[in-house]
Amino acid sequence: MTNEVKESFGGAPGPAPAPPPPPAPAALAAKVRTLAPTMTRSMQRVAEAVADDPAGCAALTVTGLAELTGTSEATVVRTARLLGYPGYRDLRLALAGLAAQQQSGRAPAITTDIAVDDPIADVVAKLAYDEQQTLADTAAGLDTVQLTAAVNALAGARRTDVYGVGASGLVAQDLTQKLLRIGLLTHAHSDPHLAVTNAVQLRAGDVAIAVTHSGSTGDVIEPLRVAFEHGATTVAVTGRPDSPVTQYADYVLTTSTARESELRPAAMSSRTGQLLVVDCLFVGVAQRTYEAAAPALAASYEALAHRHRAVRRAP
Amino acid sequence: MTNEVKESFGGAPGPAPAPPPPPAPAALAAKVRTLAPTMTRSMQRVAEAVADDPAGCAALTVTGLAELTGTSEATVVRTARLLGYPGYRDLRLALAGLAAQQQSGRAPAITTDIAVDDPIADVVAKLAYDEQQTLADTAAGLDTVQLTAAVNALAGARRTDVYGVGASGLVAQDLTQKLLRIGLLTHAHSDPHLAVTNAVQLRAGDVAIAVTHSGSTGDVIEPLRVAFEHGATTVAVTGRPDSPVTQYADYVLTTSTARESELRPAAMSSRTGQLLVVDCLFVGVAQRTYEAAAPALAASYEALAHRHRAVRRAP
DNA sequence: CACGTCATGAAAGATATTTTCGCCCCGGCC
DNA sequence: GGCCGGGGCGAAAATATCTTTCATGACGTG
Repeated sequence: MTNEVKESFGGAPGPAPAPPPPPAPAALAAKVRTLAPTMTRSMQRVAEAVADDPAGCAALTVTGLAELTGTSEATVVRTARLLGYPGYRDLRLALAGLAAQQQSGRAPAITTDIAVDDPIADVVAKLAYDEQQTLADTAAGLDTVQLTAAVNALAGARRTDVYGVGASGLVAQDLTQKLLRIGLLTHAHSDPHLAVTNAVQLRAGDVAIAVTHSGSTGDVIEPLRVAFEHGATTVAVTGRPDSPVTQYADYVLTTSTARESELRPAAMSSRTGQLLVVDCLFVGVAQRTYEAAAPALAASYEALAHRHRAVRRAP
Repeated sequence: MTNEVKESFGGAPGPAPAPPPPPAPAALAAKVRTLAPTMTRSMQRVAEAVADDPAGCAALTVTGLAELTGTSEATVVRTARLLGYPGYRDLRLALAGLAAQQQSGRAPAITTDIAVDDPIADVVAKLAYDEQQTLADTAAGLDTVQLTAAVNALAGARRTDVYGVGASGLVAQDLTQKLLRIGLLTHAHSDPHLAVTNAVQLRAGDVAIAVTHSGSTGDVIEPLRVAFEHGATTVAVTGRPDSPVTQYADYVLTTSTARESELRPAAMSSRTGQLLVVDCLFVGVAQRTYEAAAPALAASYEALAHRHRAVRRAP
């Protein structure tokens, strides 16, 4: 049951009643000022209260607002009508919307750096904003040709090695976990010695992936070089497309670098972009090998199910 | 982002009438996704309608929404309650606010699921959009009170253990790496046996953190329970605030759940939110312990520099 | 197959909003 | 100065809307 305006004018009961000026969405303050002269004293008090603190008034019932302004419910409703709404209920709704708008309007300066004395809410907002930015930048900057090539290499690889140390090591492991799930023979290496030892085994048709933000992490470059020289297809996931690691990479996938600062170390922002790239690789491979990947994914869900306790509903 | 309920009545200004968590302001879509699993079928229909068209639903009464979704008024109210509002009236208000926000904001930019035959460029765009969404939702839904409490506990902890297996294990390691960098005695456990063995050592003043998307991973719950019973301060980072793991958690940090699908496993979307939470914890602690953290961070940079200058070799 | 549990909607009960109605203040007119 | 018409205004009735209770039936379990 929709809220019908139930005022039929004595004159012609027109077929289409009238789509009268739809209630003001946000131009409320203006309307209040415009109509103020037309209003009676009590109504002005109500209008003022409403324009003054939309959020607060939105939380009040007719009775509440009437008390607050020292008037009666009837007056409040009359004011709402004058402002162009069918009744108080709708004014209240508009009020809530207005409040939400002006609240979202004043962003907590999330563009600035994180400071030592930032309240935790700002920290959350800034970090989230930053990582979102990193994602957008990385997505925009990804070379789909290189990405496609890398995916194809992975999809047809006999085995795949992924190198990464430190924070990038976790990204390497993430990729490895995912690829293993869809049946690709993959191994992540964070021990430089073992990495090199294993890289020697690689040959044409195999794939080696190096994950390094700086692109100059020796521990990661070295195994990639070995793999490269042994004929494997090599991929670099780095934030620096001009860095040493790209010398030995057939394909380079560039991640965006958000600004970093004292409280926001490199590991934090680079990781987000790297993970996006890794996800793209995974999905790309899953698409290419769908016949095999789909059942494999389903199977891995199945296998995990029994390690999860039944989720209870509210006690 | 805190939406204060401000009821000021001329009458008795109660001492502290409502300390419970204020209703969500704009984090509604997030909440719907987070809580969807807990909902019954009918409630899900209501929640879906609400998340789908906030503006439209805001214009409906309880009865109207009940009819639209083919359910009853009672169910609609129950859903509103579950979403954290005192009743339908307040949900409606929030809905109006949300509608106003997204109208003033950018386009909804809804994306479809990733398909097997999507070109790689679409995959990149969709993944990036999805992860951005997850970040926004998680940030909006994070309880800053719990977060602050968790940060304080960490900052003063004698030692900290972090539990996580599978993809969440990587998140646990990420947090551990970061906290170690600023001098906190932290250890990540992915081996359930060792985790429990170590949890026994914890006592009051220590902190244990469990990272699990489902919240029902026994291998992670068990060590947290042990830590909890030994008096340690326990924190759960989970996408399911009603799951078993929260039984043993002093503080619960909820991550948002983006929709998942065959080609987009849970591990992918949950990880993004978890990492944001982890980053927030890290920065929070770094702020609190700035005196000690700043030099520690600088020192770790210094230590790494050596490994970057190295390797330089012509092919 | 019997039983308990739980989701669900119908209807009763409680609130909030809208309408009605008449008081009362104000100013003009006799 | 007193009488009369016109509104502004609020109290309370009337209505719409929201909330709670309760009985029912579906579903899964033992």
